[in-house]
Amino acid sequence: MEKKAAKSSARAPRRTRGLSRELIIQTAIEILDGGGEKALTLRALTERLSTGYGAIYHHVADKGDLLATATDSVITGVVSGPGADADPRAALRRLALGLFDAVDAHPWIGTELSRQPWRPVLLDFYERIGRLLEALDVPQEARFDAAGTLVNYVLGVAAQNAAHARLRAGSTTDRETFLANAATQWAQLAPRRYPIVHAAASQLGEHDDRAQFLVGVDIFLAGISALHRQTSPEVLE
Amino acid sequence: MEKKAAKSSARAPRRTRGLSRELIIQTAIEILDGGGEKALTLRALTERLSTGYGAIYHHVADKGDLLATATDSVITGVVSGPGADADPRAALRRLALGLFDAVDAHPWIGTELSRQPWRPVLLDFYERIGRLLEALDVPQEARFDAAGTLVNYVLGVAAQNAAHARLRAGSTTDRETFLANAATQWAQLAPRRYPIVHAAASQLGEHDDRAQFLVGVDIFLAGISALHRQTSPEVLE
DNA sequence: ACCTGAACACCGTTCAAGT
DNA sequence: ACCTGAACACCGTTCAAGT
Repeated sequence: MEKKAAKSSARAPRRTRGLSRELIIQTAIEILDGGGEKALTLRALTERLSTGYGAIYHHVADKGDLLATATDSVITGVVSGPGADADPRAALRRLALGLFDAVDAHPWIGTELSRQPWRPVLLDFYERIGRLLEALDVPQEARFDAAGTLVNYVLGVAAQNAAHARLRAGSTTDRETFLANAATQWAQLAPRRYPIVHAAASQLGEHDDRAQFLVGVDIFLAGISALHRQTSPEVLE
Repeated sequence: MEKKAAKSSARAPRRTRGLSRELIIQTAIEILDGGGEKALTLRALTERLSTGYGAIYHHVADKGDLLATATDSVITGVVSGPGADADPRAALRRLALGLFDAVDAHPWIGTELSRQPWRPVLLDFYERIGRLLEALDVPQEARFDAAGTLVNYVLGVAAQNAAHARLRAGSTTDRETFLANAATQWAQLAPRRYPIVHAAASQLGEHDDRAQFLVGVDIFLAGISALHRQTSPEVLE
């Protein structure tokens, strides 16, 4: 209640009258990065831009539009990222990792991508994956399903990362103690009923989300090659 | 708006005074199944149960607790589903498919599972997957990552299904016309820029979510065998 | 054309008061 | 112990009124 009075005298908004859709979206991204999805309210946005609601709704349809466009803005940089690798496998890993890192830097896009998985930006993503699968000689009929599988996996990880970020933002505990808590909690599970999870608890300490994500990508890549190999009957063992 | 007046006279609530946590959660599930996540408001719940807010908050911590417990209630039936198959692969497919079908029947759990992927019910899920991977001779070190990969994939699909259901609930168009619209939209994309997606448009008509999901599971299973077969990882970067 | 901000129609949640 | 429902503190969104 008292925080807005202080800022109006402290640093006057230089922007004289130039409100634009681009400025609104960039400001929304700043708020989202700073305080998470919960922090982006129309009220916070009007204060930050020192304007009224109508001004925002004049450039943006509604909050959904705002969230979607902000996500597009972040993702675009990833999809149109570095050029083609020599090895399609390496390119696929790089592409997936680019999205992973983007979600890691802006966890809120994980939620948004899961909410609207048919956005045009993801079409670009599909397209690039499809081409790389083509380069890997995945037959045309299987390409669509294979690309979808990989996208679903990436989006699943993205949503989980967003959930973890949300959880960590809620409590004051940092990442290390959070993992430690989970580990002790898992270790306390009945070993008879949860032998696997119980055994995994010890690994949780040195757990690396990014590395695990890459392992998953490699599993799918290996599976896709196997799938493609099946078309011509060829026994391997 | 007019539907609540009819029912109060049609069938009087037999429950004289027996409000319980279980009844609240089951009623919440009914509302969620009937009208989606948007339909579950505390107000709707009090009306349906013909009670006050305090009564509900006496049995349930908050709305998050309600949503989480409702999801648990639905998932529990899936995880403790049919017994062990002879073939671990078949068992894994069955387990994954069980979750897929549960999300298909109750799309709102897809959102909730993505929001809270560390729920105890998912630990049971992890445990069963881990044991089946063990049966498939996946080495102990790789088991944790492999199980995580599969869960992430399944959750990714779950979130997407929930998103699609939400989209379909919003508009009046049914599934067929929705797919047809998407197909024509994809077909209109510039073939030069989107050759893969453009080509995939024709396949969209006969698209089967459930079948595609299973293809993904099979890709994963094939990848697991390949992973397990190669003891030394390949060099990259 | 672009902006302002009071007002509206909702939320989830609380809490003094009842039985 | 269990329930009631007015009231509170928020939301996103609208819209008559200003420039």
